[in-house]
This record gives sequence, C-alpha cells and structure tokens, in this order.
Amino acid sequence: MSSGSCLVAKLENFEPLCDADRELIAALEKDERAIRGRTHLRRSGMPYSELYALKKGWVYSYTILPDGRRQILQIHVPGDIVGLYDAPFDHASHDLEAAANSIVCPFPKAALDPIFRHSPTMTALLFTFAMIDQVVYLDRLRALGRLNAVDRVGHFLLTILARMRLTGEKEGARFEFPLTQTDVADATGLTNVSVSKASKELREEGLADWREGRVEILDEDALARRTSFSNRFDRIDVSWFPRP
Amino acid sequence: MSSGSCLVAKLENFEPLCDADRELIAALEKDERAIRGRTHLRRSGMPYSELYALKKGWVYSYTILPDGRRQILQIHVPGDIVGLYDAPFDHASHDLEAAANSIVCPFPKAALDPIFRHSPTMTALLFTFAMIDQVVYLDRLRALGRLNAVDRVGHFLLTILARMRLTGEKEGARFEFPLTQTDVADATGLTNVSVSKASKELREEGLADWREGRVEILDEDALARRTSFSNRFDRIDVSWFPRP
DNA sequence: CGCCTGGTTGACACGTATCAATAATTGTGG
DNA sequence: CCACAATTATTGATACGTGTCAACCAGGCG
Repeated sequence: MSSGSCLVAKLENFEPLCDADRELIAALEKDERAIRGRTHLRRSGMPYSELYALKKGWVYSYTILPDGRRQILQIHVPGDIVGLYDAPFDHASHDLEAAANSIVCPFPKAALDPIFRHSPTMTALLFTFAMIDQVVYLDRLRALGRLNAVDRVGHFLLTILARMRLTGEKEGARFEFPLTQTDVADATGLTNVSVSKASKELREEGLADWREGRVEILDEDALARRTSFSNRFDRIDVSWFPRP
Repeated sequence: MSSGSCLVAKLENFEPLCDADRELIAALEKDERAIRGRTHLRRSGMPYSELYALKKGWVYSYTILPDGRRQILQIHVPGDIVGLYDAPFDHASHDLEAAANSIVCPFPKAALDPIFRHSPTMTALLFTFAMIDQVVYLDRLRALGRLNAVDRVGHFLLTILARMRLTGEKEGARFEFPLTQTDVADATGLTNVSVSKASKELREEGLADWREGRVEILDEDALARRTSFSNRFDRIDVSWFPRP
C-alpha cells in the first residue's frame, strides 16, 4: 500500500515482492486514464490490444443476448487486472463497461512478456490469481445453477466483500456499492424485481443491509452458511512457488 | 499426437513445442493410474498434493449442496490438466470423480516449478489455456443465468464438442458421451426430467441427437446461433508469447 | 428371475418472470 | 430555485417454465 498500488497490495497478501517485481508492476501502471461511469472500455468482438490495471472504481464485463437481455459476467474492483482473460484472443470476448467513475491503467498485452521471462514469482502469482478467479467463477456457477433468488444475491454480496478485503480493511463488513439492482439481477441471472424482493428479505432476516449505494453484511456467518460460501482467498498455498 | 500425449497434441494446436518442452510434459505424464468410472479422485476439503493429466476417459468436478443436490462444475476430457485450479489451495476446493473408466497421470504441483522457471513458452501456453477456460466458464455462467432448458443443454453439448476437437478429429460432430441425463442436469442447473424433455426437443427440431451414450450435433450452425455459442478455441492469438 | 440404474411421460406445484402502477431519487435546463 | 424528465426502487397481480412426484418401461447384471 506504501507504493499506492492496489495491485501490489493485493499480490503482497500472498508473497512479498522484490524491487525488481515492483518495477515490473510499476511499468504496467505508468499510464492512467479516467473513465466516466456507464461508459465502455471495450466492445465485444472488436480487435483490441490493451489490458487494464484497475486503480479505482468499478468495471464489469457482460454480454447481451439476442433478445436484449444482459448477463453480467465479472465484477472488477481495484487491484484487478481487467481483461486478462482476453489475452489469448485477438478480439475482445465480452463488453467491458465502467459501473462508476473509475481510473484504469492501460497496458499492451506484450507487457506480460517481461513478467513471464524474468520473474518466476510474479508469474506464479498471476497464475495463482487466475486459478483463484476460476474457482470463484465456479462458485458463482454453482450459485446460478442451484441457489434460489435470496441466496444468489447473498452469495453475490459475499463474493464482492471478499474481493474488497484484498486491498482494503480486512475486518469491516461494509462497503460502498454503486451497482443498481438491475446490475445485480443481470449478474445473478434474476430480474430487477426479484432482486428488490431478495434484498428486502435479506434485510428483514438480519443478514445483509443493502441500501443507497452501501452494503453492510449483518450476519456474515449465517449468510455464508446458508449459501455455502467459501472465501477462496483464505489459506492460499504458496509453498510450491518457484523461489530463487 | 506422434508422442501419444493428448496434452502435447492440445498444446501444439497453438504453438510448436521444442524438445525441452516435450520433456517437461513427459515428466508430468510419466506415471499412469487407471480409475474406474464413478469413483473419486479427490474429496473436497481434503489436503492433497497431486494434479492429474487426463490421458483417457472423463472426469468431472462437482459440489454437493446442504440439501443433497449436486452441481457439476467442470467436465474434463483427455488433454486437460485436472485440478490445476486447485494449485493455489492446500485443500481441494471441489470433489473430483471419474464419469467413466479413465487413465490419469498424477504429478505433484511442485512439478510446475521447472515449467515456470525454464520454459516461457510452456508458461504462456498454460496461462493461455487457463484464460480460455475462464472465458468458457463465463460462457457457461451466461447459459445458466439466461438460457432456457433446451438451449442450456444444446450449449453444453457444443462446449463439449469444441473441447473434443482439440485432441481428436476436427471435422466430425459426433462423439461418445458417457454422462447420464442426471449428470447433464447437474451440470446445467436443471433436473433429469427437464434434460430428458430438452433432449427430445433437440432431436425433434433436428439440432442434436443424443442417445445411448453418443452425441451427434445435427445442425451445428443453427444450434450455435440460438444459444449464441462461440468456440473460444478458434482464433487464438499467440503473437504476444515470449519467444527466444 | 428380480433388482437396480437410466430414461420417458404426465399431472401438478412452486418460484421467478412479466407486466403495470407508483413512489422516491437524481439530474437537467429554464 | 423550480419544473420536468429520467432513473431506480417498491409492490401487487398474473403468467409461465421448470421442479417435484409418481408411474412405467428398457436394459444390464447378479
């Protein structure tokens, strides 16, 4: 956090970085671009060459179905590398939009080369986060496949909270949350109406209070239990990392 | 394919491997273990240290909900590294079960170390496949969130077909498929009854014929169109790979 | 032969979608 | 500063898709 980079802060939750590694990250973050809320960073199917380190704000990826409905796929918070999963493709696989005013650091995907080439530690870290993200998406898959509306929304909020804790305070269960109920509906495979009812239910049961752009998880244990949520960022094993 | 390794075959779809890289893979695949169908490779929450290169057969990962229902998360086919997403964790995040008699090559996760350390090409390839898998899971997320029963099953079959083509013949639209309707239901967030009805519908509409352990996609274009399926293994960009 | 698993079919239940009306809030321009 | 429009959230009535339950058939296997 001393360097002011949330990406560094996030990585250092798991493995200390040497100066050379910090420089590799600084190279990724040297440019900044401000993005207004509800504007696009990238359109699906367009050729592209940039990835983004998200410094501040909220960005999500989504797709539109032929009938116009939307599915939000990922929610990115500061410390995330946005669009990393697009690295293998020469055209963007999804649309990317800022949910709120944000600051991103664009860099070309070729900038990954020196990381792979010179820093086994950073490579292992990037790899690790990619794997964790996979498991997180599988958890969401489970939620969409098998949970009811209330639990889907609860699970979703817990997922966001776990991500926020990587770069922010570890203890609180409260955060600013600029997404609308329609956004959450599109992320959880529901409708805005169901999310409204689910949110009311969560409040009435004393599980979570989400109102006016703020979320407070009131009973984290109970909510985690009924949605079988696991925080995948706990208990990361770095013992297998390549070390000098 | 000349070496008999489907992992090599899969990787070489995208980037030629040098002899040193082939040796790295051979090291992963030096042990073989036969697994009978419907038996477990790994139980969720147990400490573990092995990953598996799947050589033959079918393996899936799943979780059980408190009420006993099951959600299948991933289907692995030969050429996949099973459990790679568990590398960051010291306990298995999901259950792993063979769907049919299979052959796996177990290796310790520390075996990834020489790859990260000595082969930027292999590292980039592993990274690439991890990213592609992420996008594939996001596509499934979309399917579970927004598609109806018939389209979910159709989309699921197309996803399997695309994976089979990586190591098998590229042209056919037919494959052996040992999963039961209950398995597919648990993978698509449906019930066995809905899958039975969806499968009938796909057959009657001339889109796909799935019977007696075999699948034939009858109208690939139409099915892809109505489910907005994209084959993420097409048009992979390897231009950014680190090269000597 | 009889059991067990997997698949099919139909009746009915239930949860979420859809539609619609309204309120509360935010933003905009006069 | 107010008026007006647009967005977001709330609530209730109804529709629809899939779940649930149950009966039945077919095939494999002890």
